[in-house]
Amino acid sequence: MAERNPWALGPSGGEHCSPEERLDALRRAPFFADLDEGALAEVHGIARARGFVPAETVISAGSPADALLIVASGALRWSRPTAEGKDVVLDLLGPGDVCGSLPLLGDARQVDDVVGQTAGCVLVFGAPAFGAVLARYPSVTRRALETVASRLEEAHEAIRRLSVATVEDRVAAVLGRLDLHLGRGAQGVRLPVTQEELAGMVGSTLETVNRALARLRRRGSIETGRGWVRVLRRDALTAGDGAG
Amino acid sequence: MAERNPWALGPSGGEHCSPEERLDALRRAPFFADLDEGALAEVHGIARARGFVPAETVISAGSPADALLIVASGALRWSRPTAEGKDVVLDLLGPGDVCGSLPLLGDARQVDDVVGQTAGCVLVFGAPAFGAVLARYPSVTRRALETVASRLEEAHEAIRRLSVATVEDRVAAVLGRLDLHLGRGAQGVRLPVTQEELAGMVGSTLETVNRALARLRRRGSIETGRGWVRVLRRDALTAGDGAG
DNA sequence: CGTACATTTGATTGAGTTCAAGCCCTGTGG
DNA sequence: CCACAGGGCTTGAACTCAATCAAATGTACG
Repeated sequence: MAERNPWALGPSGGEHCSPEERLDALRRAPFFADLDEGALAEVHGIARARGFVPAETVISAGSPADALLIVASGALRWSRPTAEGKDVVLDLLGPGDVCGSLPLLGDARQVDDVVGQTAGCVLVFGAPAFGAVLARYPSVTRRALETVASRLEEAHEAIRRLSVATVEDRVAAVLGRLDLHLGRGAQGVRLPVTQEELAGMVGSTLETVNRALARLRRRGSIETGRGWVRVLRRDALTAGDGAG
Repeated sequence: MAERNPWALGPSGGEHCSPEERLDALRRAPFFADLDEGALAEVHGIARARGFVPAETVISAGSPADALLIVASGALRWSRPTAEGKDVVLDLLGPGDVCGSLPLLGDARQVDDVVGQTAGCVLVFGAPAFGAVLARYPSVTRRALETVASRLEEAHEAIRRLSVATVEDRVAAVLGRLDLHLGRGAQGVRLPVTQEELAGMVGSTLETVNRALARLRRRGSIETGRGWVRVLRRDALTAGDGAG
C-alpha cells in the first residue's frame, strides 16, 4: 500500500524537532493557554528538548518525580505496570499533551511508564524550571488544574465503561477517542496502535480485541492493518458505547 | 446487635452540623492545608452550610456547575449515571473531602450525582465565593491541583484494577480504601454500604459481590450485616489485589 | 406483626480468557 | 532476488469467571 505514514521517522531519525514544532506544542498545551507569544518564547527557553524513537522509554515507573513533559511531535504511550506483566495502557499522548510528575505537584516518584509510540520529541521541564514558570505566570497553575480535572473526568468515564460496556464497545470508544486525539485536523489517519496495545487500553486480551475489530471492520466502521487502525466513521463507533 | 451506629441520625435529624464540625472539616480539607486559623475562619464565613439525609440528592447530574462542596460530617456517595440505569459508584466521600464543579475549574455542568450515604452536612461554596477564596489565598489553587492529581492517580489505579483483578480482589481493595477513608482514626468502623452499592463501586453485580464477601468473611477478614461491612484486618484485604 | 428491603443461595447462560496453531507482512542477510 | 525469521494478525476450541434468572431467608422499622 502506497500510503505515506505520517508517523514515520523524519530525515533526522525523528529524534529532534524544529523550534517551530516546539513552540507550536507550547501553544497547544492547555497549561499555557493564557500566555502571549513573548511569554511562550520565554517558557520555550526554559525547557529542554528531547527526542525519542518507538519503544524508547522516556519516563520509567519508580524513578524520581523530577520531570514534566510536553509532547512536541509524535506520540507517546502512557501505561501502568502490573505485577503480572500485563501493562494497562492509560492513554496515548499527542502534541500538546502533558505527562510526568513533579514534587511540586505532590508526587515523589513516577508511578507510570511513558514510552515512545512513534518517533517524536518532547519538551522537558525539571522541577526548578517549572517552579519558575509557575511563579512567573500564575495562570499556569489554574490551567493545570483544569487540565488535570478534565483528565480525571476522562478517567471516570473510562471506569464507567469498564464497568458496564462490552469489550467491543470499549474498543470502539477507545478508537474514537484516539482518532479525535491523535488525528487532530486530519480525518481518518492511520492510528499507530497494535492490537496488543489496544487490548492493554481496554483491559482485555489480544484475541478478544482482534475479534471485536473484525466485527467493526465487517460493519464498515474501520480499516485495519499491521500496526494501525483507521477510523472511517467516528459517529458509527461511538453510537453503541452505552454512554449516559 | 447492640452496637451504636456512628452514622445514625443525630437529635436534630442530622441535617445540621456544629460550627466546630464545620471548621474541623475545613482543617482536614487538603485545599486549605496552608491556611492559618484566621484565614480558615474567614473561609468558613464565606461558605454556606447545608444538611442532608440518607438518599437525599445533594448534586444532580446535568445541573449547572455552580457548587463546590466540602463534607463536614457524614458521608456522601458520588456516582455516575449510565444509560442502563446501573449507576457506577465512583467514590464515597467523608469529612474533609471535596466534590462538585465550578465554571472556574473548566466545567459547565455537573456530570455526576452526589447523594447522601448517611446523614450529615456539607459546606457549600458558590462560584463567586470560591473565586474570592482563590483570589485571596493563592496557595489554595496549588493545593487544589494536588488534590485533583491525587484523585486522578486513584482513578488510574481503579482502572488498572478493573482491567486485571477479579471481582473478589476489587471488592477487597474497595473495602480497604473505604475503611481507610471513612474510618479515619477509628479502626473497624461499620462502613455504611449495601452490597448493591459495593457492586456499583467494583463494576459488578449484587450477587457476585455477595459471594465475594462470603469468601472474605469465611477467611476472617471482614464482618457483614444488613447495610454495613466491617473490616477486621485491612492488611489481609490488600494482600491479593494484584498491585504492581 | 407485617412489610419492605437486604442478603443468601442455587441453576443456568454467556462473554471473554486461555491455549494452540496457522497465516501474512516486513525487514534482513545471503 | 530469494529464503528465512520475527512480529503481528487471524481463527478454532476448551474452559472459567461472572452475569442473569429465580427463590428463599433475614432483619430493621413502622
